[in-house]
Amino acid sequence: MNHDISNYLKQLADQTRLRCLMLLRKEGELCVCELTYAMKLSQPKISRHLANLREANIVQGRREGLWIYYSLHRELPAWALEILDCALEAAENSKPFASDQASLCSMPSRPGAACCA
Amino acid sequence: MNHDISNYLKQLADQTRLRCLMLLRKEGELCVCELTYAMKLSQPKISRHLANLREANIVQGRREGLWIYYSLHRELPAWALEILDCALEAAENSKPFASDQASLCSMPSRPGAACCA
DNA sequence: TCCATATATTCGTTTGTACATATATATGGA
DNA sequence: TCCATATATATGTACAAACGAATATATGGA
Repeated sequence: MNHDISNYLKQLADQTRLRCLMLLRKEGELCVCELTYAMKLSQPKISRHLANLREANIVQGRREGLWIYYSLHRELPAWALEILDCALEAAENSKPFASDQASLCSMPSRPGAACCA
Repeated sequence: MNHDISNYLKQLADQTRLRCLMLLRKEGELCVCELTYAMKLSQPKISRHLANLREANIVQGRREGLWIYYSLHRELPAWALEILDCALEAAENSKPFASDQASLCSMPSRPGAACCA
């Protein structure tokens, strides 16, 4: 499942995609509307970046009714997860990332009904 | 020393810069001519990318006579080194990176007279 | 002072990619 | 069948960044 480091880093280099991936790493599974709400960005913008991540096999989607739940790809190699964890360590409490998490937690009637930690 | 994850990943997203950084991580210190020789790229191209890395405080240079020796910046945070190590784990034995290392080892009369492991 | 070597920078061009807006598709319920 | 909601894609534009080629700067030695 061709995961090469250069393409992976190119995907992470876009901040919108990095924010998505960091949220997914923490939350496990999120649908597009949750990501949109958390990051306060337009739905097409999120959707397009998710398409990039999907084509790169970094993320996978599963449909459930109207919603499509995204999560990190199950075959992501260990080094890819480690890099994400480094990113979390580096930025979890900083500008856009911390508030994404906070926004998500304050979202009313989330489809998966998951509760933040 | 403002090292933020987004800028860092943007720098790593360029393959030429990633190759430089992986070589520096393994070798400690290298001058521009060694990097140029190892990667078989033009000197201005390498120099330009090193300038980017310098401005991002990812790399530092030290002059010694005609040569400028580059190394990873001494204040690079731990997570930044970890990401580089993940990259090495992911790609050390793959296409461009493995041959960079091999080329470097076969370079005649290297200025620092360092010997490969 | 002149030359050779090592490294850095400038310039004009091109390519890649992110963007906003608009529109299309899919699902489930009335 | 029609509608509302969730998600995806198409289109045209704009901006950032990489590039090759040429040139500039710095250092040390003759």
